[in-house]
Amino acid sequence: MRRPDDRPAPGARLLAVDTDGEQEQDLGEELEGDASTPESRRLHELIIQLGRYRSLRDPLHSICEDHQLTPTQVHALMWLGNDGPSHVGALAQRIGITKKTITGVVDRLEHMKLVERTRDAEDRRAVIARLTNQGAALYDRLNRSVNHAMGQMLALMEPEDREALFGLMERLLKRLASRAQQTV
Amino acid sequence: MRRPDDRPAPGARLLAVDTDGEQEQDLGEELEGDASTPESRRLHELIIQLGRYRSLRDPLHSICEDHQLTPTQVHALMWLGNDGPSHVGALAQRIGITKKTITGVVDRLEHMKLVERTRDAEDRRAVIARLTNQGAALYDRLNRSVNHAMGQMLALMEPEDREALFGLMERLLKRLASRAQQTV
DNA sequence: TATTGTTATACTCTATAACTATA
DNA sequence: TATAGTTATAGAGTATAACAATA
Repeated sequence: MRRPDDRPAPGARLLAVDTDGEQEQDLGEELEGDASTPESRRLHELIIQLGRYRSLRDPLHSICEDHQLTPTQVHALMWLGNDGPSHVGALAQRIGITKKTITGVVDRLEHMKLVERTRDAEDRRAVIARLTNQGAALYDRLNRSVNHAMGQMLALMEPEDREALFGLMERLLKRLASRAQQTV
Repeated sequence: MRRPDDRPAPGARLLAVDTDGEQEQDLGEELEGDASTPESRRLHELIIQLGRYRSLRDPLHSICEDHQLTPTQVHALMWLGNDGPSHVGALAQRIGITKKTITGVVDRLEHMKLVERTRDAEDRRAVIARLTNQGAALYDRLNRSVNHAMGQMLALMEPEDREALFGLMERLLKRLASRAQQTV
């Protein structure tokens, strides 16, 4: 069953991966475990409890307010800063919206002089979005705000727990990367 | 400086807490650490890398699609299911939106027959939102979907890492709870 | 024929300001 | 006077469908 247009596949794409290009693969099949286990319910419960603290639920919220930007705009600027100039379609995938939606988002960022569009010389259909100087300066400020927020979260943990968290995330990343490669 | 209406305080409220009532406190002051440290940058970088995997960035996305709901609607239903009948203002705080916004959200959920409004007999100004039978049934299905998503994430970790994650989150919760009490 | 992006349309989310009803 | 919620308005995000240009 072909999925229409660029609509993301529903349901089983929980483990989909955004590769560096525009492709994505569904990796979920071989990993489908039990629907609900004591551990999954425990994690769910912990997330609910932590979600009662606003800052942990949405650390981006105050950053958006401080800089007078929407969450989507911050996402777009952060990914453009991280990845460098990108096809707008790739950018849409990064931030998890459709190609129809990214057009308006980039329109507004362009209007704010934070982003500019150019045609891709190698594929004349494609449009490349890049940060302007002003956009890059804002990206630096956003980055500092995010680092500050990260520091505040880490300040709530014991040093050993911080190390444990880093190790855990790194092993998770390694696992994800190797699984992605297996199927590519 | 009094802040106008119910607008959340900007900036320093990163560590604000939603207590069980409607109050919130700013706990940030005494915790303000260095703006950017090697550890905060490391955490930021890890989050960026993990964010390249769509499922980890937004595990709610496919659940919203499957059930034909918006993220805000799912949040509202989940908190109503978790907390039970709530003042709509309290619900707004839970999901991090203003009182003006919650009205429209509850309007639409009410129109879908998932939520119903009643007046609070003890405070005739207040409006209580509660799940209908249909809403409660949907809440159960959403809960199962979330548990399933949690299980898929946990399946990517070693059993020891899962335990480490639980312990880490529990200590973080305890830390947050005691800090909240200190200043209440 | 398939892909990249845009346009047009409609609905939802969101905040601000002004308002009503109750405390 | 303060608080809980609604209404009105406007801007942004989002998806769907139809379309244009390029491959």
